[in-house]
Amino acid sequence: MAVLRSALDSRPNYLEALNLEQRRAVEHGVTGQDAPPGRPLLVIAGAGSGKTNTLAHRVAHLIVNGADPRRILLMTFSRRASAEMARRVERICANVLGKDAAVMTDALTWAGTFHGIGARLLREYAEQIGLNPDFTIHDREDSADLMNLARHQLGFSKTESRFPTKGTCLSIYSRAVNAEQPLDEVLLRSFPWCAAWQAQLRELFAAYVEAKQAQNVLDYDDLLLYWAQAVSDTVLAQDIGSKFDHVLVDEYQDTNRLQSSILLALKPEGRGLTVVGDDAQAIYSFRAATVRNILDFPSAFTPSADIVTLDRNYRSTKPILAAANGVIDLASERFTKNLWSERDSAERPQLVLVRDEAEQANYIVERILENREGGDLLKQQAVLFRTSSHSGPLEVELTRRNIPFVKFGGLKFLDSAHIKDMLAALRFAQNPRDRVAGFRLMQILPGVGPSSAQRVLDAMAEQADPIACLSKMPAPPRSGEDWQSFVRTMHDLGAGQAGWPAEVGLARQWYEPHLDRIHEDAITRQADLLQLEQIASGYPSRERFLTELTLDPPDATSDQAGVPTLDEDYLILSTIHSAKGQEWKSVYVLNVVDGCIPADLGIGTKDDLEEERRLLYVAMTRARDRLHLVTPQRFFTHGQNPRGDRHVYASRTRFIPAALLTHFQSVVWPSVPASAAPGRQEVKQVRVDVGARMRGMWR
DNA sequence: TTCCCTTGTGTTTTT
DNA sequence: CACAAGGGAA
Repeated sequence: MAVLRSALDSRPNYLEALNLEQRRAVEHGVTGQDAPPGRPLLVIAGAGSGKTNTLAHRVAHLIVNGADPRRILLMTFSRRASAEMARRVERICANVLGKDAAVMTDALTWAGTFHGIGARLLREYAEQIGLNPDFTIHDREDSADLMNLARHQLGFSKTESRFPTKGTCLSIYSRAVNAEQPLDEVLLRSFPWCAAWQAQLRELFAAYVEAKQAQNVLDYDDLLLYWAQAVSDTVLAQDIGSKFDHVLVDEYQDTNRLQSSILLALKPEGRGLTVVGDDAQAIYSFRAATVRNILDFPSAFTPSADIVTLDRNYRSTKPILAAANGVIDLASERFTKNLWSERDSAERPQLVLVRDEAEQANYIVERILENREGGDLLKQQAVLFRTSSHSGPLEVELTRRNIPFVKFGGLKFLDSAHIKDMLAALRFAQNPRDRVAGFRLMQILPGVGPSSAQRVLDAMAEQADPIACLSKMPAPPRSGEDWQSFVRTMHDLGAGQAGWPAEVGLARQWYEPHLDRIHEDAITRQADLLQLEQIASGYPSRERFLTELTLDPPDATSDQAGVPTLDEDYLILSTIHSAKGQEWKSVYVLNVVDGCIPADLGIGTKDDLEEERRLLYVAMTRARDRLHLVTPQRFFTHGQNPRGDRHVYASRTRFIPAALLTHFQSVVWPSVPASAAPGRQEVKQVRVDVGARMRGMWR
């Protein structure tokens, strides 16, 4: 610590750039060198109020004042956010401590998501809670598949009236777990159309839980649930809690009951506890997140936690903020104050009326190119939308015009069948009791269907050494040589002879012939497999690879093969959910119409509707300088031939009623009146476009 | 038992 | 359109 002390004397005052409130948040409870952690702190941080920066400064300030970075637990909403936080902490520390900073911040080892930290702690404490530390983790699809297996086994797929689908069953189960709510209440409040199945669902969930345990797999919810169960034991709670002097949680408005109970069990007195959030940006209640966590936080302690509010917005111009405030002002319940900004601008946000989604795409492309001419990189512009599929027509247009883009949210690299097949092979090698992996793999083989796979897996489940059992099993009829090569590959992978990451190549060699047989477009898919191999080589072991890929899947897809390299310029497309915490110079929001925002599925209850309103608020507050809300008048309906004309008319979102229109500049696009501009059909009648030919001569 | 084809239904957002 | 479930041929 001597290094630190001498550095302190000559430190640049890194706190000076902060405003008074930010500074209070940073310095709260930090009384000096090696002082004990202070009282609990709640920071209410509005959009663009420098929240990330403030939290990073707080962490840096703790470290500079002698806190041991290995004993700081920093929980963020996503891995991306935690990487960004670590980067900023390091930069601040580097200013103060010079070269030694890297050593300190590399030691910030307990930074990650609740789920990621949970997985790590559970492996460490596995023996003490009767868990096999070699567990593998199911993502949502795997969990749904396992739920489906149980659903079939119990005969619920053949009921008179239709039983809820696997996905719905999993959602119900997940909500009960995460909200810490009994099943009947969950059904009544969130899934009323499934209430009649309560008894069967209970039976199904019991079977699902047993299956997970027999197979040594955990789902996402288990990472929190087991952690919460572990710390409900006072001895374990003390043990785990005492590993950390400081616990900081970002995006606290989007945590659920289970997460808050973990937090309170770790730090019952609240010493060293800091949570940061903004109730106006709560958008994850579908995942059982509850704003009560923020509201109840202060009074969970005696004396109650201190509160600091950051309401100065540094991001957006005044007109943008005025419009966003106008939207959120209409919320039925508000706890935080409106934001204010000092960034003047004459430009109001634009509310753009276009004919349909094709025109919407044209409008956006035109504005984006115009901005780029004006010096804004594509990367400084983003297109946001409620639902991943909303960007479809735009993606087509961007591809046609050769504008590179990266899309966040929606379908993932990992969701494609061939990638899941490969991962199943690796996961089955890691954990041969994982039936979802085995079931999937075996059915890849020709001549092997559900019942053969089931029979083999049943036999394997009985044995102490499942892989040895697999080798001895008679091959299912008509599977022939393919069965032998499967068994051999699994045996070799399980024995770990090839080593990591070479064994990914081994799995690929086994899989490629099947890929060619199953998929028409095997060539493009092969490129993905190579990319997966590339990704795998970045991880130290199979276990780490599987765990981290499941908890933090690469979240972007793009029009090019693979994600563009960092120095390239590309446009950002993102769901509003995935845009959380980010900002861009120009923001375009698609489909700001009733039925999209709010989604027509999201207007069931009043609470659902309020969340949709906050969603629009989050989208609007991402913009720094320019904001465009686009409203197509009509939408072509799906499920008709490409030339079909069936469409529905949409109207402006109910979240921007007439009274708020003064905050916007209303634009009709294209701007030329219909009578003066040639319509599409008239263009066809122009025989020779002389002007275009003349221009073409000089290109 | 597997596999392919038909018919009917529901359908966001993510760790 | 994408998925679940059932029918029928190999």
